[in-house]
Amino acid sequence: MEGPVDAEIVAAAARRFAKHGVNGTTMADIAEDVGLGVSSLYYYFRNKHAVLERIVVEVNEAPLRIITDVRASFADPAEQLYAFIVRDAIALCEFPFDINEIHRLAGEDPDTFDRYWTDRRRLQTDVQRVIDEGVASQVFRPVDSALMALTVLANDEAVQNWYRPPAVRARPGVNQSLSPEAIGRHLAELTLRGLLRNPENTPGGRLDPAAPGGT
Amino acid sequence: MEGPVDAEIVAAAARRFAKHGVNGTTMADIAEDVGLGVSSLYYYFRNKHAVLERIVVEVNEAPLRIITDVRASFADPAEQLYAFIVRDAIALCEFPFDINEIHRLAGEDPDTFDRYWTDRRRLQTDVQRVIDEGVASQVFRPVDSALMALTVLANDEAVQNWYRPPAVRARPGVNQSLSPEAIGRHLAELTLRGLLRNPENTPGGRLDPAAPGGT
DNA sequence: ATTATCTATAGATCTATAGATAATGC
DNA sequence: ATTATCTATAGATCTATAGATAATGC
Repeated sequence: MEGPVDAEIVAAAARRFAKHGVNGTTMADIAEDVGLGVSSLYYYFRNKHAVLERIVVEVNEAPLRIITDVRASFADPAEQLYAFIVRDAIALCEFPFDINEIHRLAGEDPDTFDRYWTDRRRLQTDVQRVIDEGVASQVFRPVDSALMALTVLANDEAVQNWYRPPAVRARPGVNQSLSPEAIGRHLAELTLRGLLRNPENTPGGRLDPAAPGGT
Repeated sequence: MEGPVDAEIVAAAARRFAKHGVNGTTMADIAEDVGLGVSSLYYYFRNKHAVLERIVVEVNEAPLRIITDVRASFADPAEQLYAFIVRDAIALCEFPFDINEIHRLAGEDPDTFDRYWTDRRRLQTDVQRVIDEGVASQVFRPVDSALMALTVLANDEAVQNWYRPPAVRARPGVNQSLSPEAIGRHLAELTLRGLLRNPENTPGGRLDPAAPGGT
């Protein structure tokens, strides 16, 4: 039931929502971006909220895929966490929408966004499990793993606050020259050093066992 | 020129803006909260944007006060940074508004929010200076101090994303029992351990040299 | 007299629908 | 015949103003 026009509408809406917020975006704005009349949007979506719902459902997909992938790819919890942080930060930098507004909207209306919170909880417990394993194997120092998981996720999302897609990035005080990967590695190194019993063991390189160093 | 009613309006608007976004808040919402008719608000503020401007100006005040204070209170960059992170995170938890939306709005309209960006740059360079001093004195490992300063500020702000004021906090997946101070100390310890040459030297306690352990 | 509030409303804007029209595929 | 788009517009909502009215302090 998902055609190419659906996807275009969702993409345009996501960009607009990120830039001007959901309530700051009109159906006319979205229609203009896709090159349709306003009423044509209602052929694909029942209303504006339905567009938002489709976006929200997709938000957790990337991080969930990443955590599953790194847990399968690496044996060492430190390498798992390092790769997760870098790749999650990169994914968030490239997100077309503002994840904090999504949080807020999903929090306003937990029933409609039920699926969002289910996914979110799974993401959190998956990250927590990595940390628990690291603590159990004495690789990480003892920490509150639930709090630590929240912190990891929140810090990844924080990167998005000052690294924005090009259109918005031309903003005072934002360093334009940094790549998402450089930022992600910086954050991952800081976190791992903060967590490891022996910070010298901070993993350096691989994000993916097959294709190292990859974007 | 600032009376008590002004302040009430700003406070009500800030709470509403945080919960529903600026565009999701009407003058009628604000008026109801302060117990006035809608048109009375226009006696105090030219328009809705003027209310927002007053809020935005105040956003950087708390962090700037904190960074200035900790730099005056401690000699050791590690202690300065530790105290800053904890106190900044606490301050942000208690912020009535969503700092990320403020960022977005200030980025949309850099001319009107000129003052915001000036303050923001000063905050960033102040934090950066603390890190530079730590690196110079070999207490911290060598890092990109500009990137590190951005990371510290962003991570403090990230705490706000999942720790929200009570009304909004009743949200799935959010641990209600954590105090802002506990969260701040967790984040500060993680950051300092990640940054120190010798993580064993992570400062533990004092947020303020006069009144230790303070909120 | 001045300060603060109210009622009433104009004007703008936005969502969503009804119903006509054009394009597409059989 | 079906799928996709358009025009036109009703109805809701929101900002901001005009101008009346009430409260306050001299």
